[in-house]
Parts: sequence; C-alpha cells; structure tokens
Amino acid sequence: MFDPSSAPWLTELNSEQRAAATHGGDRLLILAGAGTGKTTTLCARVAWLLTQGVPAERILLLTFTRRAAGEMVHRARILVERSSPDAGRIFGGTFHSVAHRLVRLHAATLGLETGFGLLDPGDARELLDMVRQEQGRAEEPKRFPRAGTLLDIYSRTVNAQTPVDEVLAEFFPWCEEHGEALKEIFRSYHRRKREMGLLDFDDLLLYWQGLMRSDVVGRRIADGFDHVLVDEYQDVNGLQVDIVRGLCQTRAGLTVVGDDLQAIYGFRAASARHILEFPEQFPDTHRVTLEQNYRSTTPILAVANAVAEQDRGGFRKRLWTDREGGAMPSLAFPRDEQEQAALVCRQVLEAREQGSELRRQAVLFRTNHDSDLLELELTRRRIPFVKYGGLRYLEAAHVKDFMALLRLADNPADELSWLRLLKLLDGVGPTRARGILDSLRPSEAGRPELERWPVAIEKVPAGSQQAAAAVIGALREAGAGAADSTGAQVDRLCTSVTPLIRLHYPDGAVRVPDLERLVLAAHGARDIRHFVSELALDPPSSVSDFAGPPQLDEDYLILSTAHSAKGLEWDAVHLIAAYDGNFPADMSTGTPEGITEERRLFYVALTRARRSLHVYVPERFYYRPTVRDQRHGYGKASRFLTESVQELFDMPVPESPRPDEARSPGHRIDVSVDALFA
DNA sequence: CTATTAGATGTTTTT
DNA sequence: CATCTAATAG
Repeated sequence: MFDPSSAPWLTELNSEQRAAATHGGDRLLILAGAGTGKTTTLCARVAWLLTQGVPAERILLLTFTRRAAGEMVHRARILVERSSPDAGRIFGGTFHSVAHRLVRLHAATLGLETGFGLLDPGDARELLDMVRQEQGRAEEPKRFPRAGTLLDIYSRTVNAQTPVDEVLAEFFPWCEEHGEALKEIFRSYHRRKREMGLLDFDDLLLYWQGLMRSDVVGRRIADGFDHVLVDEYQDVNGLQVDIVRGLCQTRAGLTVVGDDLQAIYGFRAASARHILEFPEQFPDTHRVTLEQNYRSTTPILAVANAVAEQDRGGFRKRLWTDREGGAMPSLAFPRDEQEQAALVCRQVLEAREQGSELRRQAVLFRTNHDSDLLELELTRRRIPFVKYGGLRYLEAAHVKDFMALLRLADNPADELSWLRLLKLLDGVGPTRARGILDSLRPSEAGRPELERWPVAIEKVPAGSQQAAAAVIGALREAGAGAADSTGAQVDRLCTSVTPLIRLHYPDGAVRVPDLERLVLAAHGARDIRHFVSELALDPPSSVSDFAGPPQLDEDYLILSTAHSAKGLEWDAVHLIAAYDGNFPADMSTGTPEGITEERRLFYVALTRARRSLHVYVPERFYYRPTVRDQRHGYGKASRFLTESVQELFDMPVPESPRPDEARSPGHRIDVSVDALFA
C-alpha cells in the first residue's frame, strides 16, 4: 500500500505547505504570497486528494490563464502517475474554456444551437459598433462612447452582476448621460448575438452560471465533482464566485488559492473582496498562509515588502526567505527612453555573459507601447526577443478575414463574418455587402443561407463574381457533406480566399504565408468548429507561439506587460518606464482603489525577479513619438518608489554618453536635399 | 457607392 | 501610431 506521508511531493514541502496540501476539511483558503510555492502546493494537494481515493476525473481545477492551467494539469499529472498510474484525467482549464465545454454539452437545454459560434472581443466590438450605427448613435453631436468603451461597459456590467446604471455611475461617469441609449444598444446587441448563433466570452460565464442555477442540470454538474480547486482567487469576479458556489452546492470540497496583494484585474470586474470575504461566505473555512519565499533574494524581497506595506488592509503577509545575500536591486534614471533602451540592452547582454540565458531574463512594463523603442533597439542589435501579448495574429485584418470564412463554414448565419468576407470583394463596400447579405435571406427576418447564393450573386459587381463563386464553392463543400478531412476543407477555403486577400491589400502577397500557417495549425483540429473556438478562447500570445514550440536551443529575451507576467519568474527582471503617470497609469489615479490596484501591479512586477532586479525611470519621455512634434514630458519616479523604497536600491551614477556605432561626436554628416529643389 | 487619402483624435491592463 | 472621420476622386 502506498504511504502518502513518505511521498517526495509531501516531504519536500514546508510545514505550512504540507498543512495546506493535506487539509481534510471541505473549505480551504490558501493565502500564498508571491513565490511561496503556490503551484507546488496546489499540485501536492491534488496528488493528496488522489491518494485519499478521489478519482482524478472528479477533481476540477480552475485557473485564469491557459498557461497556468497547462502547467498545473501537467505537474499534477506527473504526480498522479507516480502515485496511481492508472488514474484518469483531471478536469481542468480556464474558467472560460471549462464554460465553453459545459455550455456546448448543454446547449440544447440552454436553448442554444449546438453549433453556436464564439465572438472574440474584436468581433464583439464590431457587432456593438454595428448596432450603434444602426441606431444612429454614431453621428450624434455629443460624443458618444466608442465601440471599445461600449464593450467595456457591457462586459463589466455582466461580470460584476451589477445593474448598468451603477456601473456607469461608478466607472464611466462621462457616459451616464447616454444611459438609456446604451441600454437599448446592449439589448439589441444581445438579441443580435442570439440571432446569429453567437456567444461572446461573457456569455460563456453567464450561461455556465445559468446551468449551475438550474435545479436539475446544475445539480448534476455539481454532483460530478468531489473537489474543486480555484487558482488566483483574488482575480475572480461576482459571476465566477456565483459559479464556484454553484459547483459546491451539494457535496464538493473547495480549495481556493490566491494572494490579495496580487489582485490586478479590477478593470475586468474582479475584486479582491471575494478572497477577503471568503471565510465569511464559506463557513468553516480553514486558512493557511504561505509566506516563505523560495524565489527571490533578500534585497529584492525588501523592496517588494516595502511597496506592499504602503497599502494597509487585506490579509497581513510579509514575505521572507532564508536565502541570504544577493545583489542590491538597481534604480537607474536614464536621460530618455533611448538611453533606457541602450541601458537595458547592455545589462541584458552583460548578464548573459555571466551565464544567464536571455530567456531567463525579462523586461516588464505597464503598457504595451512602453517597449516600442526597446524593440527597435533590440532588433538593431540583433538580440532575439519574444513579446507576450504583443502583435496578435488574430488581430491582423487578413487573418480575421480568413477566420470569418472558417466561421461561415460552420455557421452560415454569422452575419458579421458575411459582411467582413463580402467587403473583401473588389467593388463591394458596406452598402453592397449588406445588400448581398439581405438577398441571402429567404425572408425579411430570416437567416442567411448558402443555398440562396444564385440569387445574391447578381448584386456582386461583375468583375468579382468569379472570385466570389470560388469562395462560395469552397464553403459549400466544407459545410454540406464534410466527408473529407478538416485539413482538406481548410485547404480549399484558404485557396479560394487567397486571391481576394492578395488583391485587397497592397501588401497582400506578404500576408498569404500567415494564412498558410493557420491552415497548418488547423490540420490537427478535430473540426473547423473546434479549431475556431479554441483559437478565439486561447489566442496565440506571441508570434512564435503560433509557429509551434520554439526550438530548444533558441534563446530570446522576454518582453511582457506586468499583467501578462503574473505567475511567471525570471532570474533577472528589468522594469522599464517606471515613471509616475505611466506606472501608476494616469487613467487609474482618479480613485484610491485605482491607485491601490496599480501598486499591487507594481508589486507583481517586482516579485517576478529571482536574483536581480533593475528599475528604470527615464527622465524624459515622448508623449507621442511623432517626427514633427517632439512633445515630451519630464518624468518623476513612480510614486511607489518613495524615498524609503529608493534607499533599498543601488543607484548607479549615470555614465556620460559613450560613442558607439550610433553616436560619433565630432563627426557630423549633413544630409540635404536643398540642391534638388533650388 | 466604393476606394483612397488627408487630417484629427485619443489612449491600460486581458480571459 | 493606429484608428476613425471627412472629403474627394473615380
């Protein structure tokens, strides 16, 4: 008989971790500070549950990011296989992907078509924009919120489970005057989604909640699990809490893990309130706090703790480590962003000389464009890098075009995709596209049907009819019989649309290889429906992500926003653009809660570092890098870098500019075109 | 009506 | 700089 007390995954834990992993009660709250072995503990708990006789498939593991889900399930599986080789699969994934699976499974019960499609946030924005235009709101003299803002409001309302009036008053006061119009838009938006057989991300959670609330289905789902574990509980929103509550309504045990100091998704209607109030909301909660940090050196933790202490409230935690020593973090004040970029490059390369691979180093920042200049500099110096959450494939117009086609193959009622596709045709703009779409409907209010194409084709300009027919042909073959493989269908669809892409974009030829990459990825998919919805739910987070796993021998620097860096760690962390107004972002400094959240984000960034931490405050930065107008501001250090915090840093004296390839003092080349225009 | 271009405008963070 | 609007040419 297997004796769990001797298992390495238990004996290697410290006493708090072990207490958490082997807690016998039904309600467990693990407050795990940054770097305290949260994942290890959670995986050990899964392994322990298995040794207690809980079948793997009756364990549900919920996370926020696909990356976390993957790592957790993978690590747990390794432990599982070691202790009970024939255990089944743990049920796990992000909230949204689990919702997706369940909602598909119970689509009929929910009054949805089994073939519903998914709207990614980009599509959702487009649809909202469409509705907004239909209601004639776009031309109002008074500034009416844009599509992106509409989606923010809508999403926040749904996720917080709060009436829209309250959401407007609290977070969008400048839109309050349009309250009634907004409600009308949101109602139409919801209706239109249904008509087209589409669900947006928020719907997935909403419908899961609906399932859990039903006496019959909800109970059956809940009965399917003996234990539910939720990671990053500080980032759940009201809707998710409601779902979790539903999952545990009958018998399932519940373990939640999180750190209120790292709650950074308030803008997505998440609130640390849920983890703080967990003990009251779930009676008989046992609480374990993990404070021993295994990640960072003492001087780094000193900075992190000092920043955390600027904030009162929440659960008291103070990270400590027995790893004494380590270099002081550095705080540099480069003259401008250019010098900042040069400095980062130099430090990164130096660290690599010392044996720290590029991939064990990361540059973190508050907003995506903070790394613009650095990216240029890295490219110039041929330092390879990968940016998380950077250029996203799925947002490139031509990729969206192709995705629209794939979605139509699965769901011809998807008007949004029709419009997008039709506008690719030469001579077809918004008006004609709508006309063509209308003639695809059997009746005024009906849904577009592929069979009616012979009628619709007459509205296509003569020059484009042939190209259009090819696309429709491919759609027919993919939709109707679907006897052949997914790969063959996608191939055909791609072939049919390639000429359109080539023609429609001035740089069309360059864009075609992107489509081929997509086709390649689709070959492995079960069917088009799965391929499209998985892709929406889990978009490739970087260019290389999509090209397949990077070569093992490839080395590259990581660039990431602080948000995307959550849960990750690197030997060296470079936090750039840490000036007030940027970090904290000006937009967030309006409310005390906004500032507090920025501080937690700052804390998240600091605590990613294992051995060395470098913070950069450029003294001069450009608001907008335009050629004509070099407006700049003079930056002050982030307000989180208070005097007492700064004392915990080493402050290198700025060097005088060094001549290098880019700068050669005393040697000036004048370029002039005056002679040409004399 | 569509396509193209010039000019204004405005911004976080992401499942 | 990217995205949206307005104006104009085809």
